[in-house]
Amino acid sequence: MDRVLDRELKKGSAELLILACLEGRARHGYDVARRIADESGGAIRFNVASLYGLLYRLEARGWIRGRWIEAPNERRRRTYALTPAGRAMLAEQREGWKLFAAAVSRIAGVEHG
Amino acid sequence: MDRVLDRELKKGSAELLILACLEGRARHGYDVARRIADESGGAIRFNVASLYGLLYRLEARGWIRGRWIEAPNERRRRTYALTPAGRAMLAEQREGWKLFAAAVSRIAGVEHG
DNA sequence: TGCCATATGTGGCAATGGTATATATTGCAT
DNA sequence: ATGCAATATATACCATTGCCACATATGGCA
Repeated sequence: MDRVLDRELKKGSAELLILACLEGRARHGYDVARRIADESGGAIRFNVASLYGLLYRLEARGWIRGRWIEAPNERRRRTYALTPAGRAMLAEQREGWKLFAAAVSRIAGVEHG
Repeated sequence: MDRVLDRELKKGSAELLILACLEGRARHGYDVARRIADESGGAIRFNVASLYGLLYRLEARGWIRGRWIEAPNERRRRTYALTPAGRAMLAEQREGWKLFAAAVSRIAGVEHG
């Protein structure tokens, strides 16, 4: 998953992955990056720098909302939570992904996928 | 499948779709575009102009080879066939797609996918 | 003390597929 | 016959995407 081509596969699915990551509860950027890498077994790994850019984009679109968490003796963090619009978008993107993945798998002749 | 976001999903999978389309036999650009749209039930649709660009790219990389077909009383066409390198790349991209699709579906919480 | 993982941020970049536009031919309907 | 849609290829420019290099700062551990 580290070839040039695979990099392109990520385009468009990054938002879905992040939104899905935030579905359960709010998380900060670094955590999202780590979770995506972990949950995918290392198959999908975003550059942290890319991650922040993505988060800003999602926030600008009103799908997530950031909040600074500053506790004493703790590193400052900005956690992001899904907004209602973000939840709707997540559902929409899930549906889109399902259709898309099924179509690609079918044409590519990949079983189940 | 006509939202802005879905457009981005296509990036990276276009090559796999085209290579898979040419696996059975050589086809010309317009035909490839039509087949992808048809086989996906209209879910995935490439702009013909994009398709030609993609074909040139694949040819430049040595994965497909174009050949002008000029028969009397027929429109001139350029058909593309997989090269051995293209066949190898198709196999590689299939594998990459399988891993990627499984990972995304898992994180996104989409069943089977 | 030094180093690494954590945590966020910015600026510039390469690659992708889209869009607009152009040209030409075939076939079909009016 | 005429006009229009579908077929078929081609090119130039464009918006968007995630990557990369780099910068800053803190917490934990040896």
